[in-house]
Amino acid sequence: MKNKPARFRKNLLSWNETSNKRSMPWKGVKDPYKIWLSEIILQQTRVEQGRKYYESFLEAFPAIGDLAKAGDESVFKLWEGLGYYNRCKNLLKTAREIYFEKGGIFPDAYEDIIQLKGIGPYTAAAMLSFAFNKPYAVVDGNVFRVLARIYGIDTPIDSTEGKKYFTDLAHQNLDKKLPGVYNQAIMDFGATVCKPAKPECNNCIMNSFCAAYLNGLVNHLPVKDNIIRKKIRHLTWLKISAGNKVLIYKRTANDIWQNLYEFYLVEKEEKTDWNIESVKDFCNHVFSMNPQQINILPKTEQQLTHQKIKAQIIEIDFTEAPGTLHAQQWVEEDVLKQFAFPKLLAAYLDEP
DNA sequence: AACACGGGGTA
DNA sequence: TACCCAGTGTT
Repeated sequence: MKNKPARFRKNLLSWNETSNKRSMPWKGVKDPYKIWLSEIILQQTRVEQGRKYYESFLEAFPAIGDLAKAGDESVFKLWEGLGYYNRCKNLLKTAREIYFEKGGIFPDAYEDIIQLKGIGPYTAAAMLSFAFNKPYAVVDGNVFRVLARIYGIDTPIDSTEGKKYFTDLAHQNLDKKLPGVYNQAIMDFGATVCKPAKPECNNCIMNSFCAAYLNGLVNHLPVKDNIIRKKIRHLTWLKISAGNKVLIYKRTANDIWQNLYEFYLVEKEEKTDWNIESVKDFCNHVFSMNPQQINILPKTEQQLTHQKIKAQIIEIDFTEAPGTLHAQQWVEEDVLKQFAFPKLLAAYLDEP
């Protein structure tokens, strides 16, 4: 009787050869640049959501030098809508570091690769196994779930102890001769068979030795003890125009949507019901100027992981730029779409 | 160790 | 609504 890691490994690779139908453009690719790009895009992002971004990035920047030499705004524009924009900032930083300081060559040692911005333990292991065929086990959401169930581990996966435990377990299970194939297979298995909800236990080739299945714990594993608190924010964006120019600001604060653009923002603690009179009063009070025209759009909402955004856009036309206004950048209406905006504003620009 | 960071899919 | 997704960086 083989030990459990060996049994799991054998079954996983067998499933991979006979039943794994998952197809992705970066699968089997060895080019470190493409592996890296795909892994950054896929952090906390579903494969189906990331796929088109991978294609468009590769089309715009076929090699790392193309990305390294690109301007910030054009890269953020390509990233627009994908979320977690810090990834984009770090993508650029690392591309430039590799291209301009390391001769365009990705490091292939864990200690070197982990130091690059945007690359943590998961991405480092992915690059080392996929691009360099080195025996590092990836530990992502799929791996936590599969191993927690197969081995019946209830240590919280978001605890320090849990991360260490599952990393060690993942390494014990890894096929050291085929690390890339194994890593790809366990993630595909987690995504298509050992799914978070309604896993395919009845058709699972592991069910004869899966601790969670045998003990009726499938829906209780893995354990996560992180509690997310959501706060509500009330945002009003004043789209201020003067002539054919529109006022925009780049978000720089340590907050959501950093490095993206927005209109003049008014944030309040409580919900506000704007009307023509209150907008006029606001303009006269804050800008010392009477608006020529006001258009109050319907309220909209967006759910983020830690925040619920209640937003409203108000279009305001002035005959000329208010002198008292702290202006950052006036741009022509028809070049607005060259800038990257948060989803809510991008949707407005697409469908005003 | 705890928390923030987006947008979309699923139940 | 609540949870999750090829996680990482900051405090």
